[in-house]
Amino acid sequence: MTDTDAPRRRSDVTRASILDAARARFAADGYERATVRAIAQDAGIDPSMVMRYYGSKEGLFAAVIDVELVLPDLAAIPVDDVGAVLVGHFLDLWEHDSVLQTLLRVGVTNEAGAARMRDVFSGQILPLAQRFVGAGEDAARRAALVASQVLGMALVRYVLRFGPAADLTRADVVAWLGPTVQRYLTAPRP
Amino acid sequence: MTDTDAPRRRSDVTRASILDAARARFAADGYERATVRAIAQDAGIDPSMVMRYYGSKEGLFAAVIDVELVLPDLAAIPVDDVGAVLVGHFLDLWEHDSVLQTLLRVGVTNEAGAARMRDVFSGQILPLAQRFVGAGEDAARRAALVASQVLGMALVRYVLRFGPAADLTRADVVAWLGPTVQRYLTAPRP
DNA sequence: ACTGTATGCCAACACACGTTGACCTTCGCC
DNA sequence: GGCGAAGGTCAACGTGTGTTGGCATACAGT
Repeated sequence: MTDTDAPRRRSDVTRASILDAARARFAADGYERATVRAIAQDAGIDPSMVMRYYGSKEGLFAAVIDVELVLPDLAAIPVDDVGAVLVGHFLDLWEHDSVLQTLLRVGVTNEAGAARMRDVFSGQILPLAQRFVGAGEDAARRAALVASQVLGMALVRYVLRFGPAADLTRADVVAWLGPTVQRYLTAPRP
Repeated sequence: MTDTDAPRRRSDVTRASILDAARARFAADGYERATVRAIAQDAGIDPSMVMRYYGSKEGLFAAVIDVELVLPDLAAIPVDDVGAVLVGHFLDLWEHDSVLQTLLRVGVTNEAGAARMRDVFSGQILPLAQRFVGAGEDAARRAALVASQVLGMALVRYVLRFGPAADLTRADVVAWLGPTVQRYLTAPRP
């Protein structure tokens, strides 16, 4: 969605290196502390190039978070495994793609980031919840509960870096959080 | 720990109003966006007073987060109710005290905030987990799991403001999260 | 080969920030 | 009642920020 396959313009490699550097900086430092100058230096070009290609710092940030996050078709998964599989998929996402780290770090102080985060979870988790309880308030509640546990683990593990949370193996996380997510999605309303 | 009971100096009221304004700004905007100038304006004084009384912006922030967060004696609670009671206590804390919001907003991009957050949870949740499984790695893991769920709910409910999470009643949150926390603390290792 | 356009760098702007020091004003005390 | 200190204001400094316009260079089309 962000780029085409074959570079048509000579500058596409520069555009991409800016975007890469921006991804890393926003993910590591958040919106305010990630400066245009630092991003430009990482990309090996002049700060003014950032403005030329992305208009403004805000425009650059918009480009960074404008990516599709697609969870593999969860519709095909056995009902009893949904919790564990979902947790596993999100672990993959956090570890192999910086966009969620970016959204978490930025969304906490930046409304645009928060809004995008809401969109991502509405698009990914809500439909899943609706599979079990149908559309409606109850599905939204369950999706929010799942989001709270998944994002909370990401927070303590990848952002705040609580030692014990960071030390958990992937299997540990799935074994502990899987049942929680499973319950939020499928248990009868308390 | 932060202040005495009776104001001895004439300036104590000013000191306090600066601290109040700082609490609100840091909690709402995070460290970078909360400017000394804005805090001073909220407190109705000159920015230089902030420097006189707290030395620097960093010193002011240190004063803001230097508060004791005491959970009522959880040792006296029936073992089966620990999850629900703990969730309830944390809800109270989040809603009647801004320091946790501050720590969450700041800890995401500021190492001092993250460190303080780790300390708070080590001091509050770790001892609780040790009640059930004794000191050791397993207790730390369980405390981290509890932290992930409690902080995750705070994140989506008070910071990112996901609609469905913010709309949950207090009873809903306790009913859903209570069993999760209970399980993280007391269930046998998976 | 010439020309126009895309690509890039450089220097500078305007602004907001944290911080400082000089200057008033008000209070408490001998 | 004068005097020293505490409380408070004001204007300014230095720095880093996002952003802009002008200028050099490399490329592509004819």
